Amino acid sequence: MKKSVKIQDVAKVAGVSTATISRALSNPSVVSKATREAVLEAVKVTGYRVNRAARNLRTRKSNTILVLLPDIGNPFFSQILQGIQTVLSPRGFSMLIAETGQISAAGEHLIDYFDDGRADGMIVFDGGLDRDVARDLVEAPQRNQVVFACEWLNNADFPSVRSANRRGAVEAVKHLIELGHKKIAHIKGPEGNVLTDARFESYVKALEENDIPVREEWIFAGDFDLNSGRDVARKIMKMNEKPTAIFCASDQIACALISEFSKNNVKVPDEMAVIGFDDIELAEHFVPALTTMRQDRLGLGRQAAEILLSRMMNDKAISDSDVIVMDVDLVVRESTAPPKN
Amino acid sequence: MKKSVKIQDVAKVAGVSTATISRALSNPSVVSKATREAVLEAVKVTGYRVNRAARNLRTRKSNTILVLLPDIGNPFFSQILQGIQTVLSPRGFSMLIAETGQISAAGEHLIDYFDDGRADGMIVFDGGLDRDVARDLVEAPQRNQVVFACEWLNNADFPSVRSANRRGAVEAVKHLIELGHKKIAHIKGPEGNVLTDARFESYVKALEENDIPVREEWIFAGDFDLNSGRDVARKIMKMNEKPTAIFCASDQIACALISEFSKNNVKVPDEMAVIGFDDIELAEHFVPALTTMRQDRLGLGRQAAEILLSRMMNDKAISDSDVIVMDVDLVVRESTAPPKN
DNA sequence: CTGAAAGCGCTTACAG
DNA sequence: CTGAAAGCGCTTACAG
Repeated sequence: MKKSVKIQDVAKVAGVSTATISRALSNPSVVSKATREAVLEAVKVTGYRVNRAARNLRTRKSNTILVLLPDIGNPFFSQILQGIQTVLSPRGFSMLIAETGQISAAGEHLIDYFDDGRADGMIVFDGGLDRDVARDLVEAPQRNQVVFACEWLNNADFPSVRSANRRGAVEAVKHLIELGHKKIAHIKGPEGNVLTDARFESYVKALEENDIPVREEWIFAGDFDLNSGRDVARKIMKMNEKPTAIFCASDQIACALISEFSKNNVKVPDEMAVIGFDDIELAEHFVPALTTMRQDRLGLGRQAAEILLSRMMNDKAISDSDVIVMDVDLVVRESTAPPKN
Repeated sequence: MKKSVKIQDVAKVAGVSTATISRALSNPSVVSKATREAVLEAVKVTGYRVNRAARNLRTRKSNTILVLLPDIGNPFFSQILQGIQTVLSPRGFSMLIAETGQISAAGEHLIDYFDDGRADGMIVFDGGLDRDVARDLVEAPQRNQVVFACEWLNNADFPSVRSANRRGAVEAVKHLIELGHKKIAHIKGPEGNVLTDARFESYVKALEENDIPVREEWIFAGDFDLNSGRDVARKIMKMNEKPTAIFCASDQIACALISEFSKNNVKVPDEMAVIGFDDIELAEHFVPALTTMRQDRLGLGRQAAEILLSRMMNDKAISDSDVIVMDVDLVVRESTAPPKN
């Protein structure tokens, strides 16, 4: 077993200096063809691999991107991560994953990842970031190496990639209106979340634009998770005057809502039309198949990584912060239908 | 803005040597109380953070664990990752995520992560690892820093954490038998997968133990994904002699299967009982709620991380490789019932 | 309990 | 196009 080959060993085999080995590996065009080939051969023979810690120390780079998630356990992020990895991996960057809660639990701050050289850049999926965790990030010299995705920070203009939440929510509600619904409820996402607000406000807007009064009792506090769907279903079933359609802030809410309705023999879509948001993998296979607004999660991850990398390369100025809004598509399936008077 | 504080700066402020700073930080008990406090104060004042690359280079450790997934986009892994992170984070380890396909696409090998110092240990979730990607891993000096999880390698006894796939599959089939079913089909996972084999063999075993003949035509090739469920549903509906119950190798298969049945008015569970495997989040909220074998994904991730870390600390011998089998629970919900007539 | 000094394995001006 | 040499920022025997 070869024991930790170092650049010295390769230099000896190739008969050149370590400087040349280094150049041949990281900037091949700068050495002669003959040398390059000799070096590559020596690398192969010895099984040499550049020691990352040494390189990182010397270059002051980590070639690592931190991906900060509000909740690693949420399957919503799986495809997003894949999109990110798709971009990062071929460019030689590694993906480090962390959870907001764990950073604050450890008494750390996001900026520490820059300060101690663990990451060169970060993609943040948490717009509800603890003030303390985000401390100093806005004024930091590395603020150009930060991109928000899905969610965003309200009082700081970091570049960000997000879905067309407002247009999507308006379209979702309009879809219900066009089917003939006038009694349309909304189940919100978690309190204080930027997506919750964007989608809720758009729900209100869509109703108002169509001269449909907004009724407080049909606006339900929620969460993006499954449980809130079930809970709201129970509340609705107890109401005297029920809505005929429901716009849910997420597919998970919608699925759990429908599930509870089904258990209690409330027919979806006939007695109650339901539309979600996200188009999670299972939406298509749910019973009934879920009508929803599709978010391109793979593309979102890819875009976020792309924009981060390009910012890191170009070292763009702070001012021109990009906001990329990803298209969103209405996918009509089985969970929506006209109201049955 | 403080520009990259280094240990020298802290030493100056605290009025001690850099050696003492280093000790006070990584081995506090070895310095006097007074010094320790002075150092901590100086650290706070300066905002010092240990440069990871320098520390890693010096200690020849990365404090990073590679998590290798066959497919990052598969939501099945979300909670597992969370379980891993739960253990890693408080112990100061970072989690690096990679995908098997991307490693081989880059012409890399797993062992490279050790050789170039990117990782101190790894948790591998892919038992179908490319021979080339896994090359040299079995004989490597670092083989003690490798743990397999969920899946495992057949010809190498790495420590591994897995669910009780065989017992679980037997129980799942027995559940159907106890309900009175005799015509029981099986939809397999992907060809060549160790879980596929374990669950399939147990299906056969359970049938044989109960003197129920195994019928080739009711054994379907599949995949753990949604599509195979839909495809098999179509095949079954065309059969003259249909099974009355189906054991699916995954919940995703089961959901898509039921979905397709529902669309075609085949009633689950009355005309067709369906049991899955995994207990994904949505199983409970599916319509009908899915009967399944629950895998403790959070616990699995936690265990894998735990056992890896303890091996790394104790530097256990190669021979005593652990296999931890995690309990699995039958969760009876709405998708299974006795056969009608 | 503490300090001076070596060295981890690279990369990169600098000089030729 | 190539080499000699400095230095990235730590940690850790060694000595006291």
